[in-house]
This record gives sequence, structure tokens and C-alpha cells, in this order.
Amino acid sequence: MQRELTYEAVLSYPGHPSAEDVYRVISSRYSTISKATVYRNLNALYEERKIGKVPPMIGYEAHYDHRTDHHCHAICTRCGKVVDVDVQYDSAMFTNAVSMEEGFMLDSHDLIFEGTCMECRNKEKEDGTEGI
Amino acid sequence: MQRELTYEAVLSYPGHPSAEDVYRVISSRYSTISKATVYRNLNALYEERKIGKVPPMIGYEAHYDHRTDHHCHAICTRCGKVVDVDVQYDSAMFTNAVSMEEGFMLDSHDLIFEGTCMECRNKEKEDGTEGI
DNA sequence: ACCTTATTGATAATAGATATCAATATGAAG
DNA sequence: CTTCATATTGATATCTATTATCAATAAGGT
Repeated sequence: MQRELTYEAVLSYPGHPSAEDVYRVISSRYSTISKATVYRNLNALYEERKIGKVPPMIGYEAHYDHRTDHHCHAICTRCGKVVDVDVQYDSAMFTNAVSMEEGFMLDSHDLIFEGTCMECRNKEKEDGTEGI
Repeated sequence: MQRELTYEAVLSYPGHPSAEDVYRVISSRYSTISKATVYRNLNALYEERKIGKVPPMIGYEAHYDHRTDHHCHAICTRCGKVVDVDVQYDSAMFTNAVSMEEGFMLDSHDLIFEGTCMECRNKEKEDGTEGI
């Protein structure tokens, strides 16, 4: 039942919530939910392929996704926010290159972009001109 | 001085050592080195761009690289080992796609492959036929 | 109602990495 | 060679995100 809540929270979240985000949303109206349950259910939902998971980088929390199709993400290295990116490319060229690497069997690939989101850029601009 | 040792350890390591790997190598002949020093120096060397860092995925340790040029990596999801992959592609197509995303300023991108390395595949094969 | 299985909350534990801080090393200037 | 300033180190505590544990509870079938 908390599983349902978790699922709905991810679906209705604008963007790519972290486990902490999901926990915050749910506990605001169902205050007794445990963090462990959120983590558990996010994992379970991801295993069932009902939700997606942004390829998680060390130093940032894991982020989940209501999209389950394969697509790319950009992560803001300032605030950790994740946005979808739609890039067209032929993934076959990757498959071929990797299969040449001595016996490595390719399951998937991730294309991840790092940079600064507009909000953080604006914030930095403000900070930079502070005092003028 | 431990900084030098750290640098040399990364350069001479076959593959992509984790902090733990580097620590093990160094402490085998310089037993008093502290783990904190290794972590610190790996970070410092990476900041100075003297060594590379494999885009670090949650669930695996960070791995370092004696190559400092931009290239791709494949990670074995069984054992965490990292191997280099040389794929040719035009990164301009990525740059353009991302810059369209409302004001996101792109710094870099990472193309990461996940799969199973040959050793782990062999190991699984053995395990599977065990008892025949 | 009864039994089995799944889910939950609370909490402890984990891994990998960073922060702290006194002790030591380094290195330039006199 | 002293003296002072700065950088690096080792030991350890701490942190963050996550997973493990486990008794308590909930669900669901017969």
C-alpha cells in the first residue's frame, strides 16, 4: 500500500525525485511512512520496470524517473538537478565498438551530460555582481 | 611525498585502480601511509588533471585512470572492473542537442557502458555447469 | 477463523568518502 | 643554521546515502 503511494509520488513528481524527495512528499500526508520503506519500494518498482532510474553518479543521490524508456539525462553539477535530454543517435555504433573489447558482453549504455542548469547560472550571476 | 607515491601508483597500475587499490599498493612498501592521505592525494591529482577519474557510479567505488584524455569506459556490473573503450563519434551532435535544453550549459559528457566482463562470464559458465 | 506470505517501521549497520586537528615536514628569508 | 609560514600527513571521527535486520502487522487465499 505504501508501495502504491511511492509509485504515485514518482509519477506525479515534476522532474526526477531522489529517495529523499519521495519520502518528503509521502510523509507530508502519510507521516508514519518509514524511509526504509521508500527505499525498498523505489528499488522494487525499478526492478519491475515500473519506474526508471537515472544512472546514478557518486556524490549525488540516486534519482528516479517516471519515464521507463531509454533516454539521456543532464545533471547540474552545482545543485544535482536532473533534466531529460533527447538526443538522436544510432546506438548500434556503440554496440559494435564495445563487443570488440575482448569478450565484454554489453547490456546497456548511458550517456550522461554534466553542466550547469539555468537557475544555478542565474544564481552565480547574481552572486558575481553582488555589491555593484 | 606520499603524493608522489600516489601518482606513481596510479600510473603503474594495470587498469583503473580504486582508492582502495592504490592504498593497498602503496602500503605494501610504505606501510604507514594513511587512507585519508590516499583519498586526499587522488583528489588533488585529479584536480591538477594529472590523473583521470572514471565517471563514478553509485554502488561502485570511484576509479582512477592514468589516461587524462576524454575516452569511454565499460564497467562490469558483476565485479566492478573498468575497461577502456575506444569509440569514434562526433560529440558535436550532443553539444547541440543539450544546448537546446532551456539554458543548460554543457561542460562535459560521459558515455558509459555496462555489461559483463569475460572473466565474470567464464565464472558464471563454470558455476552453471557445476555438478555435471 | 486459520495459515502462509508479503510488507512495514524502527533501527542498526555498511561503504566509501570527507572533515578535523594536532603533529610533522618542507622551504624560503634572514 | 634558526625562524617563521605554509603544506602535508596520520589517526580518527564524522557524514551521507543506502541496505540489512527483525519483530510486528497486514493481506489474501481456503
